[in-house]
Amino acid sequence: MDAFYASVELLRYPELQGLPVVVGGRRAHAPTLGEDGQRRFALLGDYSGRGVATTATYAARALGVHSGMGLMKAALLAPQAILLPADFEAYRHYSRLFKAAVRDIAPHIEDRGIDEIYIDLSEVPGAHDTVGHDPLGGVRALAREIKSAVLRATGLSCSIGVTPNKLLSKIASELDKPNGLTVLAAEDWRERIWPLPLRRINGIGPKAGAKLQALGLHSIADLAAAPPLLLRQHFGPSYSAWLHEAAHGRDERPVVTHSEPVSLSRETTFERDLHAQRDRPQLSAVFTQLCQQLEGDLARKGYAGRTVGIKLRFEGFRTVTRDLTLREPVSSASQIRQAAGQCLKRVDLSDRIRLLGVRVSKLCRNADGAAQNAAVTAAAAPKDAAQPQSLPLF
DNA sequence: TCTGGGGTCCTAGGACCC
DNA sequence: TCTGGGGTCCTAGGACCC
Repeated sequence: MDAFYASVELLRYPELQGLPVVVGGRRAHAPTLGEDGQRRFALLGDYSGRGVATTATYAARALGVHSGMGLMKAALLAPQAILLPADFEAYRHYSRLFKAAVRDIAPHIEDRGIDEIYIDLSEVPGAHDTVGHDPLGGVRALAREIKSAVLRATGLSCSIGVTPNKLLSKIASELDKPNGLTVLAAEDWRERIWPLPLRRINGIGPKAGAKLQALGLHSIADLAAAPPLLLRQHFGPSYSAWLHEAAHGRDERPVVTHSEPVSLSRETTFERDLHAQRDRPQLSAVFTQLCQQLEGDLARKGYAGRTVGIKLRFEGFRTVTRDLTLREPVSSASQIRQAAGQCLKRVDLSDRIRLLGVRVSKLCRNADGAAQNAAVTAAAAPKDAAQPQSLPLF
């Protein structure tokens, strides 16, 4: 989907069409209705805090604002841009709508988060048709049909890349954004893909990108021509082999239509760094709240988990995790809080804390977990009673 | 101007077992 | 008395993605 969160906001506030709009930050700057009945929007230039831009409209991108950028930095680049808080409820709604619209045409789809999917067109009727002299006319027509179905269902545009595999399709989908359609045949993808910077490959991030750059490799063509031995010397055996395959456009991964979650987590960044002792009441309250949110998430999705973990980010961005695997899966806030409290004891809390998170993993469906949980709760009860003395910090 | 929140996967060391 | 080989599970950290 094109600039998904921002585009959903434009459906709600059509008067912002064409303006630089940034989505991010917290609730506080939601638009208000003035006495004249006119909506009042917050300006990016007035923002202060630790938020990042989750999405920017193309007008805002033209000013240099990109997703992931700190809002304080974005405010310097585009002070007059409109700032809207993220409304995930709304985005999930439109996500369901667009996926349902695609599924009606091509049922074989893989979820890649809220605004992205892979579609296997190979078994969709008409996919292999030749139209006129275009051997890819069939898939081209299908892609157009999908785009218009998505537009009808949501009022939103998307960009599609059609190629022989997921790796190439992901790159191709971004070649003609927004509202793009790029179809690449097996014979001629190199022409379009090889000149691109190697960071466009999904799986080459900031670290690997910088390392490859330092080796004098900039484009995907450079990477394709790099001696495998050179790659092996700087990356692990499996990553270097993958780099080589990716640069040659080879990718055998299937479109996976169903997957079970591996972990569920909740975390929060504080507006100011907190100290374990001085800010103990606040930390303790947030800690409990995260566990309660997790309990809700687990219950809604029907899971329990055997491993409970915490994440702390300190001033200076140093991040630490601890986890604890239990004999039986847990799902209640009090059980999670108890185990997470054990993890917390293993962390040196002298530095100030920027972020606190709680995670549950080694998930199992709750159907059989539910009965066990009753027993675990009963067994854990005496320990809970002893908790106040054994929890020295928060 | 410091850098959100929710995820997945990989690596590597150590414990423990046969 | 200086030390095999294979397997699984747990833990911590890090890269990467949306």
